[in-house]
Amino acid sequence: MGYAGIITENTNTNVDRLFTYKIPDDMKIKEGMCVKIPFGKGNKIIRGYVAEIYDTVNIEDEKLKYIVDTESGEEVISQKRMSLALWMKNKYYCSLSSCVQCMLPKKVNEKLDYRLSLGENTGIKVKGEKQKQILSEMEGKEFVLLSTLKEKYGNVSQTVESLVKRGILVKEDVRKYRGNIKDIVKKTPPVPTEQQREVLSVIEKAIDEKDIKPILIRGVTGSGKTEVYLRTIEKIISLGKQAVMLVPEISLTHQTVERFTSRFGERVAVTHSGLSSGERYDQWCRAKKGEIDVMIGPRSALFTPFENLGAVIVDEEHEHTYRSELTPKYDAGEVAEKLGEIYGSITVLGSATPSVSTYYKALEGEYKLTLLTNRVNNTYPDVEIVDMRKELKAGNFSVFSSKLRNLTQETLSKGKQAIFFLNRRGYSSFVSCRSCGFVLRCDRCDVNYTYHLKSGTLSCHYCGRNTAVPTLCPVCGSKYIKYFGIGTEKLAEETLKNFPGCRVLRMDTDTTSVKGGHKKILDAFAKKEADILIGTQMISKGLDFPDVSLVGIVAADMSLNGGDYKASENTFQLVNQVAGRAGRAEDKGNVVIQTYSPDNYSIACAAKNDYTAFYEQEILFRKQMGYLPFVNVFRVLFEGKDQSETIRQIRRFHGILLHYNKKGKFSLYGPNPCNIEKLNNKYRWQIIVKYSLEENLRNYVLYCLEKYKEEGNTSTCNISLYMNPNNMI
DNA sequence: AGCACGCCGACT
DNA sequence: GTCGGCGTGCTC
Repeated sequence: MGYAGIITENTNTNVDRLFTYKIPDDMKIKEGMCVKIPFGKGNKIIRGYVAEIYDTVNIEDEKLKYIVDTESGEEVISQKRMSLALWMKNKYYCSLSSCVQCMLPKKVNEKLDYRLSLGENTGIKVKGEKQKQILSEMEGKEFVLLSTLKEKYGNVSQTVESLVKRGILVKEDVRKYRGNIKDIVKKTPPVPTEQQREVLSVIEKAIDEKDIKPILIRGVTGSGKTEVYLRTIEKIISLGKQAVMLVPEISLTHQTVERFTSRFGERVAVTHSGLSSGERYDQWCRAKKGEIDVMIGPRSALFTPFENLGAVIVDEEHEHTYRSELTPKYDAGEVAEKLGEIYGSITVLGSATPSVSTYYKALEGEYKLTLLTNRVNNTYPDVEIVDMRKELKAGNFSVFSSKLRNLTQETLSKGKQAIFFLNRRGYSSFVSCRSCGFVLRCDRCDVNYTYHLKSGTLSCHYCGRNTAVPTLCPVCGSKYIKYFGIGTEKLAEETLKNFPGCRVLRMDTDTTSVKGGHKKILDAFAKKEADILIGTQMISKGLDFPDVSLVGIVAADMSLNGGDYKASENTFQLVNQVAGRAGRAEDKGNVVIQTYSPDNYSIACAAKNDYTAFYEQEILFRKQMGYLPFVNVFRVLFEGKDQSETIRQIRRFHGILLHYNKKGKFSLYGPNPCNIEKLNNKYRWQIIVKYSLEENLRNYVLYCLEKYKEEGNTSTCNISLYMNPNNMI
């Protein structure tokens, strides 16, 4: 008799361990198989995944139950992927079940649907009343779903079939329609430039020598990173291996996909959030069967079941979307590196503006650094920084500087287009003096104060300090202390007011929440149905409009004052990217950066397109202030319905943290209320723990958390953990 | 998370 | 006497 160690599906973290089951003699069980098992007192049949198989176990036999059935004869998750799941559980302190689940496509229990459109024989007369009804439904529509007809008229399958038979209607499988890549046009690849060849030789050498040290390509926009990726993948395929190409969802445009399909044809598959679970499942199966060699997609594409993985490429490496905010809270770059260890695959990271931590690793020799410094078509727009303090002094209280106003008018009169970028991230604004530009900040943390709505005070969420909003500027004594906060909506209004008759499109979360809203706005702008596009981050990357000759960054400081240690990095990356939207064709283009802090290095360096200068400044700041890559920040968040109980619980946990930190090795901050103390009727308090080594920091906090759970009632609070969080909302 | 066990107050 | 309240504790 054999035994199996099984991961139970959809169970609580309290039961997040392997459970041993007996394998019936007539059942063939392999590691990685999905099985059905009786669980708990009620012997409820749940799904489980076989992680280990043993010959003997030292548990009393009467305690053990039998596996009742197998889900399919085959393993759904390979041993290598299973080991990845175990690693993820430890690294991202989440349940095994959730790790396994993110590697498997969602169950496909959706019904097949068909899209019906008019066929060639539309002219033919019909007899029956039902058929007439159906045809009248088709009027003026490109297609109608069979399911919609069924909802309206009951089961009309027979009627539809007869119409299809006579060529009046055409029936198409919806899944096939949406999943397929159409019109594959093979193109001759361009000859690589000298620099591209150099980078490629580094990558090829790594592949040949099975050197899995990640390779960072720092390549300015338009320097031809994609061509390097394509040739890397070509090499991988020629070795009989597969590759994963990660892109931020937002840059997953038709053009990107086309470049890959034109090179690799049907051996490429694409995943993105627009696919149905059925389509996802199909692609997962295709990869498992070995029908494809390349998967392009957002971070989840990492879990494509390629068993001969040769490379993972992470484009726009610095993008925050590579970090999952849902359980498991994995980092795609880290997982790619781990896959390299497991499969011997190489990891290639690419960005024009690498994250400071990544670049640090590259300089320290932990990653290999390669550079692409020349643009393929040598243009960079004219960038000008406008000091908005001077505009104020000159009596201009508008959101538009005279420079931006003039250039906009010029652009409009030439029939060209403009983009206005206004970043409004986060919930709370920052507070600054409109006369001298001074931003109120906490001197203990060197982090900007954020305005706390509830108490009406300025608060630093790193150390918890609270102060009143001063009535006069502490630097220049002016009374022009204002909450800085103009959103895209107001900007659109102002634009219409200032440039009468111009056509404005606004693109932000509010205007794109409708399905396909994204594409609609961009298509309209591409068709020149509008003169000015106003938007948030979502217009900062990937867009390529030849007629855009002006980019206005309305308030470059906005992300600078978000109360986040990554503020400078984010600002640099954003400004640099947005500037790259101008002058993509022959026209050189203009960029106007409006700011209250023109001397800030992240803005100045972005304007000059100087990454190195920015990095050198930023790394000093990080070292001085104790942030990544030198110090890791662990956030422990307590959420509870009752305020005093939440505070009581987090204080109890804080006591345990103190107890096991006798030598003061770990720096503790808090407990403090979060930036938004009450959210969804829950009170939120947090403790920040800092330490240089990530693993020790995690072990310390998790150990204390275990002790906390052992010692008392914990059910009143929900606890969340974040290693180096992207935000502290 | 479920689900059962278990030990106290209100009802037939 | 018994029905059911939800506190506690376990799940191979």
